[in-house]
Amino acid sequence: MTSQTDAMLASQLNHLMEEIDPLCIVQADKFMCNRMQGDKRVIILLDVKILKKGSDIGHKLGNPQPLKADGPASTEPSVHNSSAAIQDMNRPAQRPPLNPSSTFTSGSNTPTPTLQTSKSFGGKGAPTGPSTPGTPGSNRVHPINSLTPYQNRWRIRARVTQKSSIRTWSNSRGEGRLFNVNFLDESGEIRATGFNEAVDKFYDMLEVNKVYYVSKGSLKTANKQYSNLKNDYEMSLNNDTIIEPCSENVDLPTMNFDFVPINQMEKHAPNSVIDVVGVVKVCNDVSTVVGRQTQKEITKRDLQIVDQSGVAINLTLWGDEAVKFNGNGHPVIAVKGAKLSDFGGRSLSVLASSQLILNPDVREAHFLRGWYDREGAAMDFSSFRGEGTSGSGSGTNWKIFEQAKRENLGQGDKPDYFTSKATVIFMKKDNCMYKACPTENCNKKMIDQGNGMYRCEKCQREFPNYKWRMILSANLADFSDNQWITSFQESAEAMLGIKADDLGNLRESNETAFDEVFQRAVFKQYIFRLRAKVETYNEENRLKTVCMTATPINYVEYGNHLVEQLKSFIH
DNA sequence: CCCCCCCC
Repeated sequence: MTSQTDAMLASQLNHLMEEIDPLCIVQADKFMCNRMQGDKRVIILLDVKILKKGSDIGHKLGNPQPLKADGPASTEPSVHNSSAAIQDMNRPAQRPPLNPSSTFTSGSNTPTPTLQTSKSFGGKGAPTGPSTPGTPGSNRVHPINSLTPYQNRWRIRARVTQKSSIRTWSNSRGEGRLFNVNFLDESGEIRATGFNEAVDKFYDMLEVNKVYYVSKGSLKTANKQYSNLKNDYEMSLNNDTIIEPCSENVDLPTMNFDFVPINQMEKHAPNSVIDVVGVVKVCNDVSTVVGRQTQKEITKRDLQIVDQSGVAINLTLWGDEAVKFNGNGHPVIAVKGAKLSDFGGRSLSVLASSQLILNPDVREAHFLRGWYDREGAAMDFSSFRGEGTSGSGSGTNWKIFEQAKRENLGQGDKPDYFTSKATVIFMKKDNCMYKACPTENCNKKMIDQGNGMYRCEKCQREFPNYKWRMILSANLADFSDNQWITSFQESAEAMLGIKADDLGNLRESNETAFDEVFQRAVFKQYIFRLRAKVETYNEENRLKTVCMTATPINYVEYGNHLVEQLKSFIH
């Protein structure tokens, strides 16, 4: 007789979703069986081998009946291993060496540590951990990567690798306090958040690098936007949660990185969170900027970091971390949870939630140290947007105009930058230039005093001379749509093929020649770097698209971009 | 239940 029951893939097996088709035959090498309400059982598959595709089988095997609860069903979920795995676990007390290649994964090609070889996770017949009060009937330790929202009878033993400060929030849904910690064991990691009372209960108790037993947290789907921890779930620490320090000496990893090589940064979406390790090639002095929203002054420090991929990327440190940072001697820097942005092609920013470690004791860092001292220091590095090629590098945020509109670029708080290949179809030559204050960096339009003098209200001065500045409205078109843009000095000069001063002189002296400049400039194609942002004029919101640069098309580069796009369609 | 992390 054949039976049937429900099973779920553990989230770390999500990649199998496409391979497992209806009617396919699998071998469950490791699984947990949970009893849900009533007698319903759900198997969570932790390790599965696909033996035969369903498409090759084409029919059900036998006449399966729903599995009935038989015998004294355990209310405890437990991890089951295939016989092979159990034999493995019963070998004389052994523990896998925590070799760097399994503890510190680099990219996705390195195998992650598996559970079978670790005695920490008691399967059937495996040694169990010490009994812990507060977890009635269970002294089992569950691997973090087996946690799901679908069953809450678990207990993990994990190291705190990171703890945030206590933050407060206040919004329309309420206010409160919270903190975050990251837990790590051999199987994986999970982010946990303690709200309000949990802050009082657990904040002081949880210390970075110490090991704890945790049970009865609630699990929910993680928002990947804010963390790159390898877990589809996050934990909330609540009133029922039990956390106890683990007094035994356990050999849990202390760090877990998933480093993205610098030349791979453009494969990751802007605003995602990633781990990076590199050598500090350039350590700039601290500087201050004024926050656009807060109008407050913020201290920052820009680093340029490099790795053996031959690419350099900017990494920005903020506040105290920026002030205290010492970049002497080109240290290796590792950041867990840095924010990737598309500024300058790609750049990185250290967040409050990031973990920043100088000269970490991990394989990649030792490798980088040796590499840099041997050859890296003398190498030339490319950056995401090389000098002079403004906007056509591989990290560019390419959009067609239809797409820029469809994606509502510029509607957010921050401007959106994008790059398009387009044709100039119209330029407004009226009011395209003005007489500006000659003071350096003051481009204020001056008032003609009618007596040969011009007045700048900003500088509160009169001048006999002026400089020509351009503010050019143009309509661009690509195959999908058209777009009005505003182009200032340099980009307008590039589009018109003439310096503003020369054009201004033409306007005053030779109107025909002036008109011809515009006639010649129309229907030319460029790579445009554009900045879209909603701005408010007279209480009216208008989307303004400013042209940052207009660059003649480098057809080799543009062709490569198209090839890359085509490749992405094939996937 | 947060999720702001700043500037070019």
